[in-house]
Parts: sequence; C-alpha cells; structure tokens
Amino acid sequence: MVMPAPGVAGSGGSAPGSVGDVRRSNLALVLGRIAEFPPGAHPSRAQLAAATGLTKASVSSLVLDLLDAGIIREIGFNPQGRGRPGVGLELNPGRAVMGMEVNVDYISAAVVDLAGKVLLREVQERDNRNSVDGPVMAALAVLAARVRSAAGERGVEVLGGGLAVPGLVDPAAARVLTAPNLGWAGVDLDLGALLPEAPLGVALFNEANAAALAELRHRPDGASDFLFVSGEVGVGGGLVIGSELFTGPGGHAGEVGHIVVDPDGARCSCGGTGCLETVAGQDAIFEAAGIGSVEHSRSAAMAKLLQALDARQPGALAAVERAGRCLGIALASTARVVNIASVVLGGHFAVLEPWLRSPLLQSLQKYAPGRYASGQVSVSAVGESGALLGAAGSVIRSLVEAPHQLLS
Amino acid sequence: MVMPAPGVAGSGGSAPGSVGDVRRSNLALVLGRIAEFPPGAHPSRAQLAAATGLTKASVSSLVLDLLDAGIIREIGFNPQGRGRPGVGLELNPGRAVMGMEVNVDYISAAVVDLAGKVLLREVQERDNRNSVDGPVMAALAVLAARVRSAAGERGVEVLGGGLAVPGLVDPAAARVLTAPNLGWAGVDLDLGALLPEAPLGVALFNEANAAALAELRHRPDGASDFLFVSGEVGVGGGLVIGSELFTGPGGHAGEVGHIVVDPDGARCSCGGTGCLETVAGQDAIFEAAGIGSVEHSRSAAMAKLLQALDARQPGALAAVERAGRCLGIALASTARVVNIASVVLGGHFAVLEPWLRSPLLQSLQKYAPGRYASGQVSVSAVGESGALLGAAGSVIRSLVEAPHQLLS
DNA sequence: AGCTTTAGTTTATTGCCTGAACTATATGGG
DNA sequence: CCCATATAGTTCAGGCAATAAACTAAAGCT
Repeated sequence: MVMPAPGVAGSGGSAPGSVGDVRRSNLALVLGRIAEFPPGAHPSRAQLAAATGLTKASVSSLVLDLLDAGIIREIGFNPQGRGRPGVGLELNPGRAVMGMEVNVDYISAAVVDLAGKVLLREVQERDNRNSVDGPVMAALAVLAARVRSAAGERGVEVLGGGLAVPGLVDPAAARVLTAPNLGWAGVDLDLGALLPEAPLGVALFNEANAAALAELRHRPDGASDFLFVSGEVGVGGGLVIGSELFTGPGGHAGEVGHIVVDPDGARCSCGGTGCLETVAGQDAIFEAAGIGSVEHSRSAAMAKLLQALDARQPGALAAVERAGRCLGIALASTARVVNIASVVLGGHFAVLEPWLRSPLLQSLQKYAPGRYASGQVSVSAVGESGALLGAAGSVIRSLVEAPHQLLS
Repeated sequence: MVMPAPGVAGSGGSAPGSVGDVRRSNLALVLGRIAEFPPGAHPSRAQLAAATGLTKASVSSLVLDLLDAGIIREIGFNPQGRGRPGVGLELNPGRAVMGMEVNVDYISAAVVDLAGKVLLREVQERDNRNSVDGPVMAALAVLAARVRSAAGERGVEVLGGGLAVPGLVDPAAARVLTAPNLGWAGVDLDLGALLPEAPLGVALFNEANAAALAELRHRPDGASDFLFVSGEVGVGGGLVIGSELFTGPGGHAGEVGHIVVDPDGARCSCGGTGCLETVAGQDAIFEAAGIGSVEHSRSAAMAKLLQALDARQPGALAAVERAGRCLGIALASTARVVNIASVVLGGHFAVLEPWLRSPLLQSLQKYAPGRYASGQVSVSAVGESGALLGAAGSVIRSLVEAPHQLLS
C-alpha cells in the first residue's frame, strides 16, 4: 500500500536531514511521554524505554540531556514490587511559562508550570476599548514583570510566554492585523519587552484559538477534534484537528462567526451579509431581546438577559432560540467542510447553553443529520480564563515538542 | 520564538527515530528535487547537492540507491561550460503507475510514467448505475491487465496504481462507504487483484479528491491552496491546503455540496435541508431549467441545457444564475471555515462557467467581500480525466515522498 | 545469605552524514 | 600540443546517534 513515511521521516521540505535531527526527534518523543503521564505518576527510564520503543541505553542518554537542561527532574523512587526500583521523572516544577491576555476590559497574566499547574494569576481591570497599543502593552509589561518576580521569589523561572489578543493576528510577524473591539489595526507588538531575556521569547495568539487550545488540554472526554465556538462581542472560533490548531492557509480558519446563515439577512460588520454573528453575537442577541447594551455594561446586559429568560419573557426566549437555530446551521456547514463532529461552546454560548441546546440540536438534526450526536455538543471546561491558559499551554507544548531549544 | 522543529524532526508521534530514518528522509529530499525539475532539464549530483544542502558525498550515495532501485536513471551529459560536465538525472521513464476510475457510465485505466506523462489510456463504456461491485471490479481488472501488458510490451513496468471512485471511501480499509450513483454501500474492494504483484499495491481515492490532486499538478498558476468543486450528479469537493489534500479528522472534508445555502430550502438526499446540491447539482439544474434528465442521458440533457442558454431561454438562465448565486454562498462560508481564497470549478460547473461566473462573483462579493479576487475563481485545467490522472499522480507522489519502499 | 528480578550504565558495533583530499573530465590559453 | 583552471564526482577518516549485549546496582523473597 502507498503510505506516508512514518516517524521521523516525512519532510519533502527543504532542510537536509542529519544525524542530529534524530536526537531532536527522540528528545521530543521521550519528553512527550513524560509530559503525558498523569500528575502524581512519574515514569522511570525503563518505562519510557518500553513506551517509546527506544532502548534503555538511548533513553538514559536522552534523559540526561533533559535533566541537564533543567526541563525535567528526578523525584523519589518508583517501587515496582520486585527488583531495583526505578527513579521517577517529572517535568521540572521550577520552570514555568507565562500566559498573558489583553481583552476589552482587562489585562491579565498567569504563571503556569510545565506540568500545567497555575502558580500565580493576576487580573487587572482596564478599559481597552478604542485604546492605543503602546500604553496597553506598557501596562502589561509592568504586570508581567511583577508576576515574574513573584514567581522568582518562589524559585520558579519563567522560560517564555504567550499573549492572547481578541483579533486577527500574524504570529510570525508579532502583528495584530485587526482587533475591532480594542480599536487596533495593523499594529506591530514588541513582544520581547514583556519577558526580557526569556529564552523562549513570547508568542502571539488569537484569543479564540488560544481558548480552543486550553479546551484541548482540559476536555474531560479527551477529544482531539472539535470546533470551539467563542461567543464574545463577536463570534469567534478555534478549530482543533488531530490535537492541533488548524489555522488554514491564510492563518485564520475557524471563523465560524461569518458563515452565512441567512442569505437574506442583515449586513455584518465584516462587510458580508447574513453572517452568524449578526444573529448570535452578544449585541445581536441583546438587541433582538430588547435589552440595550449601550447604556449598561455588557456583563449587566447579560445578567438582565438571564433574568428575562428565567422569567420566560417571549422576546428574550425567541432571540436565544433563533441564535441557537442559526448556530446549528453554521455548525452543519462546518461539519461538511472540515468533517468535524464535535463542538465546544464558550463565552456567552456557554452561559446560554440551557436555552440554546434544544434549538441547536434540532437545527443540527435538520441540516446535518447524523453528523453530531447530542453528546458531541458540550460546554467549555475552562471558562473565562481559557485564552490565558491556552496561550501558556501552547508555549509549553512547543517546548515539549522541541526541547532541544533549551540544550546548551 | 516558539517554533515547531524543522526538517526531519516533528514527530511527537509514537515511533522512535533511528539513524535509518535520516536516510529515508534524505532519499525523499533528493528524489523530490529531481522530480520537480522541469522535463527536459536534468539535474546533476552537484546541482542536487547545492539545492538540498547535502554534501556531494551524501548526494552521490543517495543517488546510487535510487539508481539501483530503478527509480531514476542517468541521461546524457550536462555541460556547464568549463570543467567536467555533470551527469543528468531523471525519473526513470521505464517505470510507471496506473490510474483507474470507476464512474457512472464508464471504467477507465491509464498508465502514467513517473514524470507524469500519460503513456496509455483506455476508456470502456459501461453502465454502472445501480451495479454490483464484483462484476464491475472484474471488468476493471481485465482492462487493467490489458493496459498493463501493453505497457510491458513497450518496456514500461507498472509499480502500483490508484483507483478513483465517485463516493465516500475509507482508503486505509479499501472500502467504499457509499457511492449513491453506483448503488454501492459498504463494499470492500479487492484492490490487489487489479494489479497483481505490483510492489506498491493499489490505493483508493474519492473521485473529487483525486481530481483536486490532478488540478494541483496541472494548475497553470501553481496554486497550492484551493477548493476544487466537482459538479457531477452530486456536488463534491476536494480541499487542497499546502499542496496536500485535506480530508479532515473523519476523512471526508470538503463536502461542499452539503453546505446549507437556503435554510428554508428543499430536502436533500443526504437527509439535510437546503444543501447546495439541491440547487446546483446537475439534476437540480436540469429540473429547474425545465429539462427532463430521466428520458435523456445526462450528457444529452447537458447539451439541451447549453442550447437553451445560448438561446437565452429565461428558465434555463434563471436556473444557472441561481446555482451560481448559491455556489457563492457556499464558497463564502468555506472561505471562513478553512480560510481558503481560491476555487477551481470542475465538472458541469466548468462547462457552465460562462453563465455562472457573474452571479457567483456577485454572490461572493455580497457574502464574503475581499475573500476571493476575481482571478481566484478559475476553471479546471485537466477536464474530465482529472480523477484518473489525480489517482495516478497521487501514487507517484507517495513514491517520491517515500522512495525507500522500493529499495531492496 | 543467596537467588531472583528489575533498573540503569558501559562498551563494541553499525549506519549515516560531513569535510577534506583525491580523481576524472571538460575548456581555453600559450 | 600541453598545461592551467574549473567543475563533477568518489574515497576516506571522523563524529554522532542508536542498538544490542554484557555488566553493575538495588531491591524483594526464601
């Protein structure tokens, strides 16, 4: 049979393969196995050899490199009953990364150790609507420095970080293309200034994408393919396929908010017509439900909507029902285009899920029967801090997949 | 910065990397460079060393393996002006693969050499509507054997093949899940019987996907990201992203025919409602245009439709205009979900392009402004034989990416 | 204490790439 | 015609990484 080459091979790319690449690959393989052990259980070198298919000798040598780099450490013993007990290995809890977020009404930073444990978190309220990037980033740098030094006092070194921003980004260029709710467009960020001298630097993420990645780590069902729908002012999405974020050729796939759900519908801020966002975005729901969003803060408007729903107010119920129905249409089309069968609701969709669920499932049944089972529509497991955790988690994952970055 | 590991590394997967993998990777690298040279220009070992970054010594050794396996051969000289002339290398034209196709009203087979040249082709008319797989496959095996021995008489050895089928397939299991127009569902194919003892075996492809791959090889603009829309009885699609077929987690991505374009529309054969296929499939267009498709053959109906369009008959014009508009809606949503910006029209969409183009572009402008430029909507460069050529081309590509399969 | 069992290290071997030296084969000038 | 120059391709020693097998280490069991 014709099959793609397994394991290490599989370039077709441009770089020549040398012997050193094998070591890089195997370092990642071993570290990956250590990382995927449940916290509390620490694999020994022998277990890693069995799990990876490498020989004990190779594993010993690879583990030595990882220990030298401080990425992992030895911890206690691992008695097996008979025989010499193995030495447990774990991700070094003295090394961490920082997740950061700029959102409409706050900036935040959190230190997450390599095992994924949140050590410190600080949220600072700040009105970033129609802001200028410079001062916001300066404030975030101050916040990051404070949290970083607090970590340092506890003996934790921050290796790198990730910043999540609500807008379209070009991660390679550290550029925010457009973030309508911040009022940013085409701004180049000085990410290095957030964590000076951190060996891994700072990576940039779209907020919905980062939240989708957080969901990937924290999903109770361990799903590796799903669409995360982020309901904020706009409707965003993060597409996770094969445990990887799928961003498409242009880098902005999963923008489920602008799928056409009503060809005769309203004009959208994106210039299109009948986009999901015009029906299921926060402002659209508030308006349809007869709740002003301008005079209240958005969270107050949401509280008011929930009250109205509890009181079974027809306008509110109809608005949410319509949002659910249209979300179903968009998800039906998504199922066809990327052949995905599971959805995670975040943002206001998570909050409104009790009212959304039924029209959503009916709509899926009508437009894409058999594509989604009812258990395949679930609610975010991480909640509001998803973007923060996802940005940090993604940096950790990059490290686990390419540990040679930290070898001397 | 946090980046995935380049070149050979990049597993995270399960297989350990050994030294031998480096060779496999570099064999593919060298062979890939030879393959991408334009026909007529034959690279020397020295040029390959420069192009790949490998040393001359390594390239010599790798080339020797490829020569021994018969995948490439030396051809003539390559005078550079001064100095010793290099020896040209090319893909061995004495080795080939076979593309095969089962379609509604024919079966076909073609022998394509490793450079992509079609050496032989045979199409055999056969009504496969509501057929049983056994006799069809038997007839195809006879056809394949005949074409294979004709190639053998010309000194060409067939290494493997690919079969394209109009339906959902599971390539790994050699299983056709459902092919409505053939009347097949859940049939296991004996692909090995088509090309007994061929070292690479026979791979199975969905027709639209195979056609999309053919498009990839023959696109004049060299685009590496596009959606191929295949208009047959149904509306299929093949999504090419980064020069790879993107099949999604379930293996059936790009099914653009079942995107919802009219929430209040007609019931679709897939069980959904308002799918693109209910508006833009061949039968749907014929019906809307007032042309019976039952009494005529499908090709006769298409001729009648073209006549009606030429005569500016309002019903026909309106039917095609509506199909174009709805295709635009589907493509707008696709642009959002997978962030693709270029479309290739195949099947009846290619035939009807003069009438479709304008409503399609208007629709794209209305629903996804800025996503597709007018030049980004083009017509298939390969025409009817796309699936056949694509299946063969894909097998060739698998070989070029994993040549070690043929080493002793 | 001695046997058994399992963990981890040491050592010889093999495979592959690299760099440098070397051979082979062309052009062009005296 | 012969030799300098330039380019192609091969040979050979060196280094790195994985492997297999032998060896050392550290426990439990009898």
